Amino acid sequence: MSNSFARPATQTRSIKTQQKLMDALEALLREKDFDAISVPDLAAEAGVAVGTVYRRFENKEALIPLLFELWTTRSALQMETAAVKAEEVTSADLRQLLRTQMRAAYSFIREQAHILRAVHLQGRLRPQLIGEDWKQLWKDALAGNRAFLELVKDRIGQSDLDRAAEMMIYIANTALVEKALFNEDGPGYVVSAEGDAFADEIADIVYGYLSLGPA
Amino acid sequence: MSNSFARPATQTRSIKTQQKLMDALEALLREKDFDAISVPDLAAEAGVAVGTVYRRFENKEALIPLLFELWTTRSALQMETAAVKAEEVTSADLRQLLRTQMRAAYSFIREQAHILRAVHLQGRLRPQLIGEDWKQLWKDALAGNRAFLELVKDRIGQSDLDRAAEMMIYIANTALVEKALFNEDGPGYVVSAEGDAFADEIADIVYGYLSLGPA
Amino acid sequence: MSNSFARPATQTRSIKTQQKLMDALEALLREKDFDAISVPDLAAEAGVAVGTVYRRFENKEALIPLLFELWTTRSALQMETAAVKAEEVTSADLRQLLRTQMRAAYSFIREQAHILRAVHLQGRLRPQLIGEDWKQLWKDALAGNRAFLELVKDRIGQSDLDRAAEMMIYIANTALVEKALFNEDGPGYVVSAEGDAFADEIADIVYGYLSLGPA
Amino acid sequence: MSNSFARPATQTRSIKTQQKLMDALEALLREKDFDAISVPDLAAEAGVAVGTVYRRFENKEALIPLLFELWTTRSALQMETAAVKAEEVTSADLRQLLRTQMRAAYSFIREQAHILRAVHLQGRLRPQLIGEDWKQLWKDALAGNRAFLELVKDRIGQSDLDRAAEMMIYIANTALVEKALFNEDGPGYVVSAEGDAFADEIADIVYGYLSLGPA
DNA sequence: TATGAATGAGGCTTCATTCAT
DNA sequence: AATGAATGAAGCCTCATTCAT
Repeated sequence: MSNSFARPATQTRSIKTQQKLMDALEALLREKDFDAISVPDLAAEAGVAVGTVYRRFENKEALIPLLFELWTTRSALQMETAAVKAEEVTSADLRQLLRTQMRAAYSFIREQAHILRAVHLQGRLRPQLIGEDWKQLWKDALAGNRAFLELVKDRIGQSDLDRAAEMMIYIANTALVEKALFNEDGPGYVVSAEGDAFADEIADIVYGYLSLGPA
Repeated sequence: MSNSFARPATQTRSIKTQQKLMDALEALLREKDFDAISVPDLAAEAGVAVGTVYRRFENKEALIPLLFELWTTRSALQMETAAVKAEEVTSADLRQLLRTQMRAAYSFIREQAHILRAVHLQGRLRPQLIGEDWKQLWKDALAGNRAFLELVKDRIGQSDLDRAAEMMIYIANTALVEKALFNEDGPGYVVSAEGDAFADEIADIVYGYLSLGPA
Repeated sequence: MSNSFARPATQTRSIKTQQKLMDALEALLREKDFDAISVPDLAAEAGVAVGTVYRRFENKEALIPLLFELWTTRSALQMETAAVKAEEVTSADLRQLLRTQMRAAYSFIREQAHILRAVHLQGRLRPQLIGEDWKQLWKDALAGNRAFLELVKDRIGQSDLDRAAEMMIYIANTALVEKALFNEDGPGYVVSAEGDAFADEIADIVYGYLSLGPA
Repeated sequence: MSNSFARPATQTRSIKTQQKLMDALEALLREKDFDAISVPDLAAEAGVAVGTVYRRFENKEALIPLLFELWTTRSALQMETAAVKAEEVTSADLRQLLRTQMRAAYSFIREQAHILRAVHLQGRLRPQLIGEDWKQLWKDALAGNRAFLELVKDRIGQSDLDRAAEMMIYIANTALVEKALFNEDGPGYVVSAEGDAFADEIADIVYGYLSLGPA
């Protein structure tokens, strides 16, 4: 379990309190950065006392693994929901299929941006806190993608499907996340396309990559 | 000028002090996050008193624009150095050319990772502090890339060169930066390729994208 | 309420702490100026931690309205205590009555000099902090004095009783306060009379003023 | 000499610098409190370097005796200017004469309020710094007033002229100064009369006091 | 002599965490 | 178990004063 710093919540009341705290945290993350949220802030938002937070969590950092868990759970659900069935893959146009997938992924990421932003930043700032759950998530994503590539291998140029699966998730994720999280006004890599058009561009990039033959 | 919060340093001694402080900051950024560096930390590393920091900089935040400037300057220099001459473009193999470029870019980013990490994080956390210099950097990069595409337009599938130039910088940057800054142990999008091999993969992705014809 | 900057103290313990802090402040004000009292000073005197001060008071300035309140409360109590009954006024010698009153007032002011000194100085230095309570105090004092003049109007020369009431409080207060607060060693308007003799002099001045006919 | 902390300024240039600093101080005192004026502030206003201030004055406190001196000098000049000649006293109406005097005094105090405010506050806060010059000023004032009373002794009720002289200066000064320095918006003893009308009221009070016979 | 950069003690304040109620 | 008052280390910053140039 990644939430090794959360105290066991056995009683019904404890579980409710823990839920209230996570809900409060999520609400506050829509407004400000994790580090800018103080424990009193959190307690107030959740409607409990400061001491109660420490009865549930060893310290403030212990919330981070739970955020990761939240993200992991929602991602897994999303992956499941968005998975295409084998028969659809066979019949569909590959480029179009990728676009549909990418739109869904982008939409999901934008909805969960507040969580992902925290996970992103804190994952970088406090790598020791994040547990290993995300590795499983990554493996699942990779496996799903690998299976997908298997279904379309005759229609693509890449021959090393493992490497291609890895690369295409990497490229799509970094591109989508950057845009969804930060590309509104901050500095960085400006791109004019927005929304579905942006997702389509990324899909095309993946499509171009898959189409590529050996060097 | 982006360093509007730095106090003017006219005397030789001031300039030396300011340099000592920036050097100290850069050294500390190799170890820890900007927010984890206290003003006493910085003063100690630079070998000056706390008050001296405040004689040079209005407050701690005033260092951030200078970090941006540092990054901007170094980037501009790198772009100039790495620019390919027109005659080389004409004669070279496009895919190979992209690989060479991407390797240079990746190498540069890895060397400057400590600065870029701070610029990245603080740019997101305090967008109001970063000035507009990066926009010029972006425009220059875009213009250079656009000129490059013009030279090779007969060899690629994309017809909207403006959009393609924008997209290829975006994708290459997000991919390279993510790997260079965070992909060592943190969570995220693992990719097995390392070093030049990784840069080559990204170059291929760009190549694939450029090769692509209309949907 | 003027203590709008004091945090609400609901629990018994909070109230005790707040009382300890106010007592400590009052004790320290007997030794030094408000601005010379640091928050650590105050905390040490009260026997609490620095952070505790900030749990009770928004910041150091928030103590000033409470000082005003203290002064206001004590003044009101004193005014009530010292008020002369109508029948006493009628029968008494006016000049003697004024002396008795002035002695009581001077004695009170000397006892509360440490508070009044802070209120005086800070009221000048930070007028925005003092609330409006003192206006009520002033109105009450004026009304009481006006009523007193009404009772003795046949025995005095002044005909505009409103103006006379205002003026006599003003003159008595500035004179008594100056002497009580500062006239021990500082520069200023030396006066040889001390204690009751001084109060009697001021009473005589008021008496002389009241006796005066039109110019 | 009261300015025992000021370094001797023998050279012409030094004297000019000292004058520039005093002028700058006076200018700044029109805007803010002495304690709110920093040495860099002062140096900037005077157009000299910080170090130069310390070449002229041992420390910041050393300015205070000079402020006293300024006040003393100007007061003495004012007293001289405003002194009434013996023949005028004899012929004039006493009440009217007092009014004229009080108007002049009040007007002077209001013009010099910025200096007097500093002298007042700092005299209270740092009594050890103020030297003894003011005592001479006081003696002169007292002597002048005593001489005046001598001239009108047949027209007043008071028999102890020494005491009366002392008291009338005290009462007039505290009343006028309080109004001139602080009575605009701060807390305190509100009085509706303004300007000359206020000065006249104070003159009347003094007149009433002088008219008074023994208790 | 003048300059202004450098110093560092000390002030105010925050907030993660502890603990008495 | 819940509460919220109390704690105190640690951060940011100011400014009177010193001292190298």
